[in-house]
Amino acid sequence: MASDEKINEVAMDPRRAEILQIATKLFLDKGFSGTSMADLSEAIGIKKASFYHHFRSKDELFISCVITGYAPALDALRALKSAEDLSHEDRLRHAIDVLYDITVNSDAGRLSPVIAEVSRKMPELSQRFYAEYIAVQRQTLEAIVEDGIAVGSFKRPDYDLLYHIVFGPIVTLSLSKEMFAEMPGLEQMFPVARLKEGHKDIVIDALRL
Amino acid sequence: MASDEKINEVAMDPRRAEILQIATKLFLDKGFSGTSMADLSEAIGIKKASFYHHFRSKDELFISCVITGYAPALDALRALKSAEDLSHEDRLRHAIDVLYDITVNSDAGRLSPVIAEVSRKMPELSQRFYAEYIAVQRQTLEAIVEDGIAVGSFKRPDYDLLYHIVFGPIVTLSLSKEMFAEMPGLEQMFPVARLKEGHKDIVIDALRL
DNA sequence: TGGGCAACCGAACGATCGTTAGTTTACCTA
DNA sequence: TAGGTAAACTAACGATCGTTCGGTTGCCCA
Repeated sequence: MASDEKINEVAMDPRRAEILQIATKLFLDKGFSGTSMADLSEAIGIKKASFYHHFRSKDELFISCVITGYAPALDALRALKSAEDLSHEDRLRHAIDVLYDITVNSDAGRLSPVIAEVSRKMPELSQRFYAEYIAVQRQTLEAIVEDGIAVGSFKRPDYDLLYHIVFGPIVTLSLSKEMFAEMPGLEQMFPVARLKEGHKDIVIDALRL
Repeated sequence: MASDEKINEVAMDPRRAEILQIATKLFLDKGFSGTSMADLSEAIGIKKASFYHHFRSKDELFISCVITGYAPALDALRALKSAEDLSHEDRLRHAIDVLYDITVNSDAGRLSPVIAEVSRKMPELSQRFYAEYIAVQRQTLEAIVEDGIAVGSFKRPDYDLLYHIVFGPIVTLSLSKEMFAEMPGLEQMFPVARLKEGHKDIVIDALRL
C-alpha cells in the first residue's frame, strides 16, 4: 500500500508538520495558556504573524497537535490485533506494555493534562479525544480479553472495572510525572518498569478463572 | 491582610475564608489561567483592587486554596487511624472509601489537574502538595497495611506498587470526570460506586496471603 | 469625639495576549 | 523574463492580563 487515502493535511505539508512537532513540545512543557504565540514563533524561528500563514489560530494548532499526536498511538494499538503467535496472557501483557508506552512516553498520553486544562473552552476536543483515542484503547483491551475468554483463558470481567484498573494507574503515573517533574528523585519516586510488571500481574490475576 | 505568617492558618479571617471558597470554586471550574481577577472579584462582589487587601497576589490565593483545600482531607485521613473496632480488611476497605471520597469529591483531589497546570511555574507548590498531601495518603495506607501484616491478615506488598494500584484508578477517575465533564452520559461512563467496590476487592486480593 | 485603620473604590498602570493589515521576499513556472 | 504565489516580514491592533496608586468610607476604641 503505497499511499493511504485517509492521509491528513499534515502529511502533505512538511512545514506544518514541523510546526506541530515544535508546538507539541511547548504545550507539553508549559501547558496551553503557558505557551504564548511569542514563545511559539520564536521556537519555530519565524515572526508571530508568519505563523498564521500555516494555522488559523492557536486553538486550531492545539487541536491539530492532539489529533496528530495520538495517530501513532492508534497505529500501535492496531498492531496489537495481529499478535496471534502469543498466548492470550502474553497478548494481554504485551497490550499493557503498549498502553504504558503510549500513555507515559507518547505525546498523546502526555498531552492529557493539557487537554484537561482546555476542556472547558474546547469541549468538542475532549469529546473527540475520548471517541477517537480513549474509547479505542478500551475497545482494543476488550477485544483481547474477549479472545482469551473464548478459548477459556480468562473469566469475563466487569469491563468498566477492568478499564478502571488497567488505565487508572497508567494515566496517574503519566500525570504524576508531569506534575512532579521538577522534584528531585523523580525516577525513584516512580520506578516505572517495576510498577508496570507488578501491575500486569495484578490485572492477570483479576482475570484468572 | 497579607502578612508573613503561615499561609495555612485557616481560622484567622472569615472574609479570607469566604474568598478562598469562592476562588476554589472558580479554579475548579475554569482552571488557573482561565480564572481572571475580573471574574474572581465579580464573583466575590468587590472591585478588583479590593481583592488585594486580602491576598498579596493571584498566586498566593491559589496556593492558599490548595493548602486549605486539603486540610479537611487530612483530617479524614487522621480519623482513619482510630478505627480499631474493624477487622483489618474492613479498615482497608474503609480507607479506600475515604480515599475515593477525598479525591473525587473534595476540593483537594479535584484541584490536582489545576496544580498540574501551574506546576511548572510554581514548583514549590507541587512539592508542598506532594509532601503534605500525597505522601500523607501514602503513609496512612502503609500504616493500615502494616497493622494487618503484624497480625497475619496481609502479606507485605511492594508499597510503590500498592500505591500505584490503589491511587492510580482513583486519581484517573477524578481527572476523567473533570476532563469529560461536558460530555453527555457522564454518570454511566463512570459508575463510581460500582468501580469502587470492584477496585477494593482487587486490592484486597493483591494483599491476600 | 476624634484618630486610626481595615475595607472598599475609581482609575489607570505597563505588559502581554492572540490576531490582523499591508508589504516584501524568494522561488517556480509559463 | 514576466508573473503568480507561498511564505516570510514590520507594525500595530484592541483586548485583557495582574497589579498598583491614591483617595473615600465607616466602624472601633481611646
